[in-house]
Amino acid sequence: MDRIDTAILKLLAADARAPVSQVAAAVGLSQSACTRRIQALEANRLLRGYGARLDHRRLGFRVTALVDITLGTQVEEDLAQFEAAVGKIDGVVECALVSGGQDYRLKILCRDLDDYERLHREHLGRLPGVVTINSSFVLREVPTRGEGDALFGGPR
Amino acid sequence: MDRIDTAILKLLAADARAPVSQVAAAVGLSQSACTRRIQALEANRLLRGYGARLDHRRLGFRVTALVDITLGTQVEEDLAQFEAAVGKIDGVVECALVSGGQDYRLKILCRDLDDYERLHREHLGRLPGVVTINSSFVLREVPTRGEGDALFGGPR
DNA sequence: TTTCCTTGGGAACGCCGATGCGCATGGGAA
DNA sequence: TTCCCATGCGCATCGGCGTTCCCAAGGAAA
Repeated sequence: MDRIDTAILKLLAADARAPVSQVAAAVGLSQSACTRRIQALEANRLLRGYGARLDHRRLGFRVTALVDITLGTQVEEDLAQFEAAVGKIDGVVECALVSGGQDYRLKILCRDLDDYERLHREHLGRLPGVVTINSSFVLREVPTRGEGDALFGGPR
Repeated sequence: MDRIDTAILKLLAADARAPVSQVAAAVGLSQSACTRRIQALEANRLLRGYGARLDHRRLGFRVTALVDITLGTQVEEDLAQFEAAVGKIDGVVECALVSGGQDYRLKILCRDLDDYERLHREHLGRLPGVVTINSSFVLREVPTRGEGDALFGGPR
């Protein structure tokens, strides 16, 4: 991991389908050297894959819910059971156990509020060990620096 | 947007660098037809781009902070000012205005707690209009269904 | 029925990415 | 200092992939 690797990751984070030749030119390497770097990054699992950026709203998913869930237990087995159940719910795109009270924070994508109500009733409410569920809805997404900038610094 | 388009988006969401020929075969189309579909999806902005999935931990960013910030104002101009300032902070990868009190929820990536303390002191604390800052730290990320499954349903 | 428009399939062309080889550089040991 | 090995790059090649033509088929409207 040197400056060149970080530059490659930054470029790929911004546009994963950019031609290797273009990335190579941007970082001052030949195509072959750049290809080998990328292969090494993938092998080392620093690069875990590539994904498409979808426009949820245009696809008809206009509701993003941020949900805080507290559990009535702290036993690891109960947490694992909860997590296994959460992992199977369609619409849950993120879930993390966080500090400050034993609770989870989820991000959920839904078509509309009715859809969320259904998901809340059929799935969230039936999760094992849940004590409280607190839902917030995203009113506006604020554009931020990309992941690449966050990790490796923005324009200097 | 029909069943084939959703299938294409789902596949690309899972692996954006999958060969078009492979995607085409999976959805039962020829390469050329599949390419045109993808181009149309990009033109319609349903597909906004492609990004690399980076492993933050392996890259040395072991702290993910989820930060709730409440503002002392609801005037749109103040919100805009706050948002503009937030958008320039390295490390902030997500920021959303949410319902339930006039507050923002951010996701921030840092190398360690010292790094977060610095960011908190130098940037978060100086954001305009801030009344309270509440930080939680991710202890464990729970594997969830991918974005594609969330939007288009998981395995039936 | 005729025409137009949409959408898919086939084939060719050009480009891109992967691999092997040779070479340069740098660090370690004798 | 000298030799050696490891690391990493560049060049060239080859196979494969993606893009883009063109044409055909099906459906809707006039």
